[in-house]
Amino acid sequence: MPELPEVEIVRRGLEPVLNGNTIAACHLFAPALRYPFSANFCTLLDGGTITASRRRGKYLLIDLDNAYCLIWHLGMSGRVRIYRADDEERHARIKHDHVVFEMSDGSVIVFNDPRRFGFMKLERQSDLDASAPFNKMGPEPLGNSFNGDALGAAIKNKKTNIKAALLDQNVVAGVGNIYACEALYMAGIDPATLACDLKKTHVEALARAVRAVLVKAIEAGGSTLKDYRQTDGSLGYFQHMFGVYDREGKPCPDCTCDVIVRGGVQRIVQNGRSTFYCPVRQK
DNA sequence: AGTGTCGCCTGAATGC
DNA sequence: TGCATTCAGGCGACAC
Repeated sequence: MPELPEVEIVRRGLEPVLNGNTIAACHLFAPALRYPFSANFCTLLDGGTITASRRRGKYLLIDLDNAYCLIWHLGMSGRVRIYRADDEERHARIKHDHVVFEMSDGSVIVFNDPRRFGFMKLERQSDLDASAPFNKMGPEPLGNSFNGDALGAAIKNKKTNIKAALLDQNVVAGVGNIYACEALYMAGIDPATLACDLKKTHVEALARAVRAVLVKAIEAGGSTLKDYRQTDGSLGYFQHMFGVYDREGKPCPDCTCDVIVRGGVQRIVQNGRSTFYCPVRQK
């Protein structure tokens, strides 16, 4: 799923049915997703009014007026559907619908997650910043505190490759496999370079590229490979703008070489994850 | 402490 | 056609 841009698009879709609205009824159709639901999960949500909805990294955070925050992660395959109050389909459940929120205005929010790698848990708002995973999480890449200096400080002692370092949520929040590949391509950096060995100019270019690729992906409605959808069911479009991701053997956008001879975009495995890159433009 | 590997789960794509 | 295998956006437990 969902990396930062996809979660942000979902957050924007949820905003109009959340803010100021009340959860009239919470329904669970599975005892657990990634983790078991706590025994008082629905009790704490039923009747709760939403006071704020935010995103931190790949997490949705929904504050309630009872001092709790719903921490919601979409995992790899999580989808959110929103039915409006006047939509007659809104009570039709489909396979892998695990959580349903009936809202006081008649709208319905459904969490569908075939692989069940997603989760929901409740935490006191006052404990949120001090608790995992937020207590060690890196800066928001689209926020003011993320720049070349911040990225440089976070990776200067890292002895792993820069691709794996970008996937570390404690370095920068919200970057996953797709956008790590794309940002490295955009910055012209070999993904195998050790993070601690990156030159300052490369670190600065990478910070700019991370920000730029995420902004572009949000503008395009995210990337739909298999599972991801916007909350109204529509697809993302950023997958059509990939430079390297899932493009093994194809030319990269800036390609000037003979793909037959050079082989085009390469796929390698780093730390158990696929990395796509252009050996000509990323050195 | 930091880093790398594995498993969680289902479904789609691929290979035989 | 059908069955087995492989792989997928993430995360955390674990071993080293």
